[in-house]
Amino acid sequence: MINIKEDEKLNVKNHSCAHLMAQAVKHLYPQAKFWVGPVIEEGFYYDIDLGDVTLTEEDLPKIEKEMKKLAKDGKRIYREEISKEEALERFKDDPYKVDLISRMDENEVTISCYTQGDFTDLCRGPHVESVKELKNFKLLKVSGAYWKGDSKNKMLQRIYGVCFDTPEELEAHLKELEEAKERDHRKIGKDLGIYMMSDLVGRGLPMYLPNGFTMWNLLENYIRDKELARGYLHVQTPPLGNVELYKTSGHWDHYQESMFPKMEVEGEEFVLRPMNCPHHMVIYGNELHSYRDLPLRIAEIARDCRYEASGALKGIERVRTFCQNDSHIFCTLEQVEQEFKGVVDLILECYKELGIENYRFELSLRDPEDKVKYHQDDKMWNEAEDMLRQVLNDLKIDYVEKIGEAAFYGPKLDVQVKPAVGNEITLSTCQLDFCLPAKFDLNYIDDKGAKITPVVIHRAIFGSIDRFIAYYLEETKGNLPTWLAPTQVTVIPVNPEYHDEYAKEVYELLKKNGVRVKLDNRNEKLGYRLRETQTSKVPYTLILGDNERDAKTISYRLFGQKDTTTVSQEEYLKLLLDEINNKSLRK
RNA sequence: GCCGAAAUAGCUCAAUUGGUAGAGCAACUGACUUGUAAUCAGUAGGUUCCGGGUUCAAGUCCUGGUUUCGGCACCA
Repeated sequence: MINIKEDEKLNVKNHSCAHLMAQAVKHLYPQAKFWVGPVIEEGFYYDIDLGDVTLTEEDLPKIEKEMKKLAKDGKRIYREEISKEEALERFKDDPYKVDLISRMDENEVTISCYTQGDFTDLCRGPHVESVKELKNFKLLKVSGAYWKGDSKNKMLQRIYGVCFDTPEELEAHLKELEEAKERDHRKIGKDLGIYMMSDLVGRGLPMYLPNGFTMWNLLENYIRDKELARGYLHVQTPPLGNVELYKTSGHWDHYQESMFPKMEVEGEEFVLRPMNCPHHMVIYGNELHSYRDLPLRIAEIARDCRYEASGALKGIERVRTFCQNDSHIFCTLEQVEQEFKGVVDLILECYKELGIENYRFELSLRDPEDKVKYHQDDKMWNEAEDMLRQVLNDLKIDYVEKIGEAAFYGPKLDVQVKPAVGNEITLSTCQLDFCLPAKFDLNYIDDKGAKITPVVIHRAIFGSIDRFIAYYLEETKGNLPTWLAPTQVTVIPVNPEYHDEYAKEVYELLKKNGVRVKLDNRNEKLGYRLRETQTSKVPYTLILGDNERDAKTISYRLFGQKDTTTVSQEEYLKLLLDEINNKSLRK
């Protein structure tokens, strides 16, 4: 999908379109006050205060109609540069614009405004020359949005839209949006029987069905084997813990709001585990460690519970119970760089093997101004952040820096991906921690006999298995690689009456070789059974009739292809097992 | 949590200004005996999300709640 913000020409056009929309809104709702209307990746929006009026999507065509009328009228767009004083005077009726202007420094920015017909808006520009250039637009959705993005502030109304050069491009874009809905994991998850939700069980609490749990186990085994190969040690810890555990770690102070409320039993207070770090800290502290033990990589695939805000829940991407592919690496300060590199390397290895290509790295740093969240000393932060930059540069990895996004205990590297619909999500993460081990009084004995506090790296390759499944379903459009497909092969005898025996022979052969195979010998027409195996996206369909039975061969058809290939049983088995081993994505 | 919208058979969706809740697919039964994406016929399937109200009459209107969807905020 095209990134409108990064396309210079479309950027200007969309921003101009936001002004056109504002003008139309002002005509229809004279009481409207305007905040800002920036261009985003998917188009533009404008945040508006309409007083008592609340817009719904049914109002959008009305606004579009007014926009079309204004565009047809074809007013030129004029730029004016004005003083701060004059700006304040001109926009004195709009408190939001006054707020913007009063925070501008005249010596640093040129204050400008743009006028088209009867409408003037404060703006740095640039804009198209005339509103008549704005023809191929569509208003897409309306929603609430907090003023200045702060939930303590008033909620304004945000209208989203998009604008293109030609009707064809607009049409193509709208079609893409429709298609994105088709590969939403919530739809595919339902169609393929991956998971279900139930109001009776509770919102945000997914239950994995046989097909989904097949995938789940394979992914879990996959990542566990990768970890074992790199010297991780797996543990298992309980799904809840004493509140003291989280007070010790500091999580109680920082994240209490998104933890399920504590429960009291016999005078003790417990909380459902929102993360595994504190348990792993305690495991490390179970025995005395020598510097020779380090790095110590403790890993666990563990289900955690967080009280996510109801509005944040989304399929199995954002849930209230999720299974982290978690690990904590305890190491010396000198080993941090190497270990961090190792984690990034593991991420890249898995992504390459699983065919994941559309991702980007984000380096989350502290906001030095925020002394509440980041209270450790400056030196620690600066060194840690510089080290991470250094590693990323060494590995020649492109990344963007995010100020103020770091966890309270240290900077982190996240891998961001774009789901079919909605905002970017974090798939993998690697976080430095110079804080937690000291809180648990952890240490190791160095080569001179001194007690030293180790450094911890928190990391998750699959983030959560839940979220990974969501993402992978969308990436593959449910057309899973053979190694992950819940059913890998469907065997169809052309006529069950005559070919059932041979079909069973082939079925047993595959079964014996560990293939997840189904036999469809129902009394239905071949076309009917073929359609069903195709719509359920089974990678291989074997069609066995007179020819195959007599020659002891197999005719197979790959998902999504029309042609059939006939080979011997041995050849097919080899081909299939090779593909399963390779984990390759089917194209 | 906040702003808005939606909820009808297992699934996808109909139902005029308030006036007898329907269709396709799936399921079940039977017939058909099948060569590359839907064979035919029949049967069954509903507290129209839950509660309260208006009305002679509510899937439809009002009201409280639940869940889902689109955003915002949040995301260790």
